[in-house]
Amino acid sequence: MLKDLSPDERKSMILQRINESGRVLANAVASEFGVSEDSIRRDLRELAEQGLVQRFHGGAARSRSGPRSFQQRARDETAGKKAIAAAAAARIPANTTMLLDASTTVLEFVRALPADLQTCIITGSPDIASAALDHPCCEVILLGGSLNRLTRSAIGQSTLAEVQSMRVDYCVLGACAIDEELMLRAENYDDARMKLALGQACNEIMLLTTSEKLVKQAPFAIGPISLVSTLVTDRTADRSILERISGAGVEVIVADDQLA
Amino acid sequence: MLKDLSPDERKSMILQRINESGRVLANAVASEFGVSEDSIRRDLRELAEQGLVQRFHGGAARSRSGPRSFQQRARDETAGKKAIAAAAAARIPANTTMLLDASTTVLEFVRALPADLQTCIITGSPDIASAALDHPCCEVILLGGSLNRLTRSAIGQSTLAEVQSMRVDYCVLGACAIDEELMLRAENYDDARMKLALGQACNEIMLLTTSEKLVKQAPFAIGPISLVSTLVTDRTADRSILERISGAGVEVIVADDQLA
DNA sequence: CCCATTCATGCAAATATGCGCATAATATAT
DNA sequence: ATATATTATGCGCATATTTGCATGAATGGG
Repeated sequence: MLKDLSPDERKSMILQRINESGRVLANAVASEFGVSEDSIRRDLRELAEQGLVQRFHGGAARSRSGPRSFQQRARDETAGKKAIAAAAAARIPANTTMLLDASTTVLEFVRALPADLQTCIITGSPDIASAALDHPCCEVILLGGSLNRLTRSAIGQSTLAEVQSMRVDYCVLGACAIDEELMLRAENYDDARMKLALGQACNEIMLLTTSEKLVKQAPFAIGPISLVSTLVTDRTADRSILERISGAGVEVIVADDQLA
Repeated sequence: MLKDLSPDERKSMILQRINESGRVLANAVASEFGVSEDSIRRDLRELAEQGLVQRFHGGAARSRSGPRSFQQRARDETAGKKAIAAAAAARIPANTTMLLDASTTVLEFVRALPADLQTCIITGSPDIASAALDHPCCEVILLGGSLNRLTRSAIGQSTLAEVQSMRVDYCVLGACAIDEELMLRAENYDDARMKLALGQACNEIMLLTTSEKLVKQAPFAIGPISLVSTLVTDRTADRSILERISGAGVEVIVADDQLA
């Protein structure tokens, strides 16, 4: 029997055990650490709230395939994202060519495109390309290059050059932060460069962003919000910031997640 | 008999079985998991309520509703594919650069790569690229170009040119038919061109193919089987054809799906 | 048309869980 | 160092979940 560990140490040991052997039983762990099952249950509850394990009656198991795959994470918090995606998808006319940024909101956007809409999608994200291929009428063009693990998309120098040689109708950006001075920002240098290149290669930029990104700082500037033609966000967004953005000449669309 | 699984684990295992083999019988599953048929029926009822399976008298089958996405289809009939994939993955040394063809067997191959294996994967398939990104130590390079709906990968002229400028260690091909004269063949002209280019860009070709493809006709020739260094297939393959292939100087590996 | 399975529902037993609360342990402030 | 605030723990009890069995209805084959 192991003894006198701090709650956090105990929790991380439990997590380690779950990740190693796949699953643990609450009563076994309780007797092993010399604490009551209640404490173990509390630990498991907290681990489950952080999405690190999956509870079941009697214990807990490794949450689906350790660190959840992107496809699974992409299904998180879809209420707001789906509403934004649906509102944006409804505004795309037929026979449009679009450059798509890599983000989970844009992924939802592709899934929300009407099945009979004829479009051409250009993207450096394999996840988005795969989703686009599931649509019957999409032509899909993949941007090549080395994939970045954070954005899960091609954002290197060669990809950038490829994008810079293009000129298309629409560009759909996601995952941008907007700071106090209404400047678009990104978490990653290459990502910022790529988003800027995507924006410059098109006539109209549509920006999809959940409200939590609306006033947020991020290291790398992309450009002023006025680059964007249309901003689509959800209804929990702060009214005053939306008015300032609207004042900068941006069409602002608030998606209603009730209708989703 | 599998033992003492939590209800949720049991349900997801049942769902997996249904998706892989198409259908299950309630009584068989019950005895396999060591629980009463009532519990299995309850599981099937819940899976059916979520639309994940379709029940029939005595068991349940894969739900045919809606067009299943590629990711889902890729999980069909995985018994043989998983075995082939595992056998092939075990033969890849560390720090290898590989060109990967687009096929569901190759997708399983990527999933079967050991988590700690350092590799560089080059592919024109977004599905395979996405799976490779879920591995911690893979560098992934995407081949750009227009995507073909049948192969779900980039196989156009520009992609071809890009591949022809490469020279790497391994190339992993899938979904080739082999005809009576031991000629590799493909269903699609561009696909055949691409497979040939992939093969010419590497030092060793590994071909993964389920036994049903072993003596089969297809319109477009790729080249003689002797191009291939290693063929991995499953144990239902016909012995005589394997001996002929082996006689052509190809290392033949028969994966045992029992061990999978 | 009959019969053997299979299915849904209700029920009871075993077990697991959540919550409140008192107490113990730890951290923080004075 | 002492007092106080914060947190962690264990126990009891009401509740929830899971499971297997019994009963009657439904299904499908011969």
